[in-house]
Amino acid sequence: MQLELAAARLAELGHITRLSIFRLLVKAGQSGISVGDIQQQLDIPGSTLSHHLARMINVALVEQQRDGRTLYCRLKFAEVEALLGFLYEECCVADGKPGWLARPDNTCGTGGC
Amino acid sequence: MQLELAAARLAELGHITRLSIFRLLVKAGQSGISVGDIQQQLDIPGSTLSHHLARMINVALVEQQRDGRTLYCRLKFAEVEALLGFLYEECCVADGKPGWLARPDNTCGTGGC
DNA sequence: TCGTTAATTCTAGTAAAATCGAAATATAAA
DNA sequence: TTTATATTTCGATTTTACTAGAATTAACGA
Repeated sequence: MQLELAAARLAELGHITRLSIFRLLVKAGQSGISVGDIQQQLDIPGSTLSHHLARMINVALVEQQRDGRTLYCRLKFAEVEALLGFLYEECCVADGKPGWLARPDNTCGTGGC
Repeated sequence: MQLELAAARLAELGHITRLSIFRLLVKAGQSGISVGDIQQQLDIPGSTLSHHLARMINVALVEQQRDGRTLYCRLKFAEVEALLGFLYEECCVADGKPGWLARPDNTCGTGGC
């Protein structure tokens, strides 16, 4: 992933409301969660929520799918993983040995990077 | 980590200049890199660089240590790891089986979460 | 002490983001 | 076709962030 895209995505996650949305979407998994459900759980005005969702969609972290009157939001998990992967780049020294930034489960250097 | 802190840290990483600084700091490891070296590599005005470093220090992603006239910057790796760990929270379903957000090396569900 | 290097703080102008009420759109149900 | 529900778009206001020149602080060497 290029730097600009990674920065744009991190900036979107770097807001309390949007990070809360992110967590709800992680929990919801592939089936997603409706805009209304998110609104109810976060207790914010619809227009504000729409604004934040639009931003997350704009950087391809989220996608929506309509079912009747209800819009379901789903996290684009592959894109999230690509973003997290970007942060671990350069974490290992040149010869493949673990560097200073360990992956969550300490498998850095075992072939993962 | 609490939501507010995670959001604040992600917001700081969500800027091209600061994400570039982050990458230099990951590469530099524990020994760190001087402000001057960062400035030279990014080719930006000193006051702008200072501003961005101050923000990263403010959310405890970076620390500085003076050696004579030179200030060395080091990433607070443990804090970075805590932040990344936060993003994986809720990624696994209740019984410990892998969820929809896989850790970079696909070890989700093997005890890591 | 004086000059030099390294980096920060101050200040101000510009740009971007956040918020949310009101109006508009889309879909379904009565 | 009218009404209700779900969600977005518009518009206006307020807040926050970015940028960089100029002045300042810190440390060293002559």
